[in-house]
Amino acid sequence: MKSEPNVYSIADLQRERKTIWEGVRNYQARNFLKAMSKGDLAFFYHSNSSPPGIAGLMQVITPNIVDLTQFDANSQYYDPKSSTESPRWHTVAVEFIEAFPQLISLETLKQEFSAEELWVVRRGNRLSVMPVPEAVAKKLREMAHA
DNA sequence: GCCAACGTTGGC
DNA sequence: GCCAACGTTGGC
Repeated sequence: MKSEPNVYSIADLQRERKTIWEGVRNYQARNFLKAMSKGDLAFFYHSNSSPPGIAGLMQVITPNIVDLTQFDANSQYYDPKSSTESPRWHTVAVEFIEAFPQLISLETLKQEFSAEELWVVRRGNRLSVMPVPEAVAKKLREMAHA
């Protein structure tokens, strides 16, 4: 799951312990959010930063939450085409697990994984939420503590 | 700041 | 339904 650290970083999550992952406004990303279950692990990716990369680990504590910012006309995430009767955007609540001692940079990710294994290394990739195969996730957790 | 990638919008 | 224009993402 991607976030720009100047907007919301792993340090912010560490301080707050948990957060509702608001503001995803892309249908494919939303569908991946909808597919999440309580207890699922998720990597926290810092995008638009230098260097970009995986900054830590978190866990889904509440699946399938309606993203209330879609109804808030003052929010940058407001969606006038959505309605409370039929909300368009759902998300999850996540809890902090750890900030990696050292960020796993995008450069390293590109060296270690193919575009098929880890979508974030795909050129032109703009999805903000994407699945990570279990074997890749396992290796990433090992790399984080190597 | 540039620009490739790509999703969305809206005219037709 | 097509597709050009436009806006956003995000690496570099």
